Amino acid sequence: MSSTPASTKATPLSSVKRKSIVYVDIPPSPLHGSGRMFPTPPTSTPLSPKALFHNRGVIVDIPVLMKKRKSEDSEEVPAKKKKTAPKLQDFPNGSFNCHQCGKRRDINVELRCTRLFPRCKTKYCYTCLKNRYGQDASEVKKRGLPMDILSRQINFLECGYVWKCPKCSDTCNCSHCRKAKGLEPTGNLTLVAKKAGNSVAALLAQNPNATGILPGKGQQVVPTKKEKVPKEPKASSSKDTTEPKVRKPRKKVQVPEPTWVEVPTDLDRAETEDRFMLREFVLRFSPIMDISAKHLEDLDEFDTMSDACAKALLMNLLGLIAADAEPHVQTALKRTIKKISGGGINPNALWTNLVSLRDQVGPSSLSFPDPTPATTGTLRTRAGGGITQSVQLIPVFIALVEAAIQGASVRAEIENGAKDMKDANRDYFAAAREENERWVAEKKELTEEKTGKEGNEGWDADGWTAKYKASYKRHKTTLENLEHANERKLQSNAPRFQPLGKDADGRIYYVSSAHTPKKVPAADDRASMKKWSWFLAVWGRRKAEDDPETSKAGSRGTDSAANDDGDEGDQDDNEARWWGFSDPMEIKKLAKWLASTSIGETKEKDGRVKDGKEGRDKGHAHADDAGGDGFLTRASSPLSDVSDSGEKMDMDKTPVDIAGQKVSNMKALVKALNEYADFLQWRVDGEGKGKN
DNA sequence: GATATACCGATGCGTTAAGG
DNA sequence: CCTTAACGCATCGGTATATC
Repeated sequence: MSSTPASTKATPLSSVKRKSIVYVDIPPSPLHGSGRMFPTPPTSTPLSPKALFHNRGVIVDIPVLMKKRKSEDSEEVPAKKKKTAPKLQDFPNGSFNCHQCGKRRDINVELRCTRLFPRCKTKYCYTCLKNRYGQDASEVKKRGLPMDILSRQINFLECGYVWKCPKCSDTCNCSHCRKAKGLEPTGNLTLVAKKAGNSVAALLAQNPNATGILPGKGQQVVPTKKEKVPKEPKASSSKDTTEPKVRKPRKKVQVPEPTWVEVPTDLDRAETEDRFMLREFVLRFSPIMDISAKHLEDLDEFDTMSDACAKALLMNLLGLIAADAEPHVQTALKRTIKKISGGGINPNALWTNLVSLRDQVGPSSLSFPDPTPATTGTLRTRAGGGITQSVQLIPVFIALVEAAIQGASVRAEIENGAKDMKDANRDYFAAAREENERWVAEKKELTEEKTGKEGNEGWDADGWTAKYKASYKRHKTTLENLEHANERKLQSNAPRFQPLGKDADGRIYYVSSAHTPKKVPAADDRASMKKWSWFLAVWGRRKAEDDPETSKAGSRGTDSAANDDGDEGDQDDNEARWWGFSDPMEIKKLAKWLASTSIGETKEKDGRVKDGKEGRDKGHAHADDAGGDGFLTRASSPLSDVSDSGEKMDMDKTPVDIAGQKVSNMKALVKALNEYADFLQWRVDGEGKGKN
């Protein structure tokens, strides 16, 4: 343990006193305790409310606690007991550590910062807020959520209030924050503040260097009466008899479940995958197609498709097929493209042209299915029948995509993409290295500036710290911009589309690659989850499937507070559907939750996990992926690979291997989710432009 | 692997109120 | 009124854990 200077120097009076103190473990009865007796709770004393936090964590409403007298102790308590910090079990409601005082407090007196960007997790206890900042935490909670926040930021719902902590406001006066700013800790300024009828923060506002009583600094308050005479230390010190300390195991943090928000869509998994595939194809091969930015953005919305977009898409797909088709097919295709180009945007007219084309070239040269039936309107769709909505043509477009990827043009573009990706990666690493070198030099310069002038008369410590922080932030922002720009480049050249992965409960995670948007959608626009490239989509049941292999993790989620929204009849309601996460912070929360519910359990269930490289991030294709078979197709859909990743393990693998692979896959998914959250945040922030 | 943060026990000194 | 007991507030330093 620490051998503080205080422990080695001559023991002062209070130390002697403390060492002779007999501590009694009092049961949590309202009639017995270690506090003092207040027959009628005095209103003048500032201590009584604070008694709520002490008495070894036992919360007592009225301090009717009997003061222990020496005579009583000598009779009742034969053994000495050291005073210890409140234990976890002393907080049945849960507990937290106050950023200001560092003490464990009951969760009921917690006020946590709700700042999102960057996410702040700092918590303060009511007492510290009152004493140090003059803030009334219960008032903050009473205020609740402003309506605009309520409607847009679902993650505030968890707290039920909005509050920016002193740390985020740069007004924190705790010892750590003061020292971080190069200032002395304030010491016990609360006493001074109370006498002045003020808060510590108010005192510091008047005098930033104001300090109170500091521990270990000797007599700091002039005694009002007579001098205290230090007594001789007693012969036996409690230190002499202390046994080797056994550190108690750290608290296991309960990871909160993210908020599951249903995506407002009627599309099933296959239909959505079609839309993902179509969008990814168009985005990937836009360099050899003629698709406007407007139409690229239209493709974000999976439930609809504008007629103009459908027309442009059809002409481009036919053009791609024509480029590598046999002469007679090519002629027919070109004629059809011309007819479509000169015609209107009516989807029924598009379909009529396609049927006519198929009749000309024959199904062996070009085949596609009939459109899907209309979801609205009364027309029953048959080949050549009525098409009321362009969205009905999606299966036709998918068939045309499959035809297009057989062509030499698309394959050449894939090869080009592979080369581009390698170049992009090389450029990225070179730029990142250059930036890191630049930062090392700048850091050195700043440090030298400090060591040269620190302690001098006119040295501005605060100014230097601010300068250092600003430089560091610039460095991090530059690196972040480089990384995300490269990520976008890699995505845009990825030869195939595949989901991020699958979790232990069978849910499949999808994200779209991103094109440069004209305008970042507003938060509520993204939260509405109509634009699929602006959120993480998850297909599956919210709760675990009945599979005993996976039910454990999911059922825990079911019991969590986050799920406690009174949705009865969940058994029937637990169908697979689309869930969406549009808030990067919620995605991070999801990743953390997945890591806690799946990885740990797999380890426990399947045995020790072997060391080894983590599974590769499936969501981010790398240069060495390029040159593969081509774009996603039904037959070669990597979805099947993902879906079966848990079950299709090699038969000759040992349970440990399988456990290792499962954990590895989960780690890869968690990593990919965190990376996507960062990337999405970067896009939302205007791709680094909005940062300082 | 380095750094930051969380957590915890030890310690100093002032305040409060019961009891002699 | 003085002494004593029991806190209350705050810092420090070490270690575990999380994050970069």
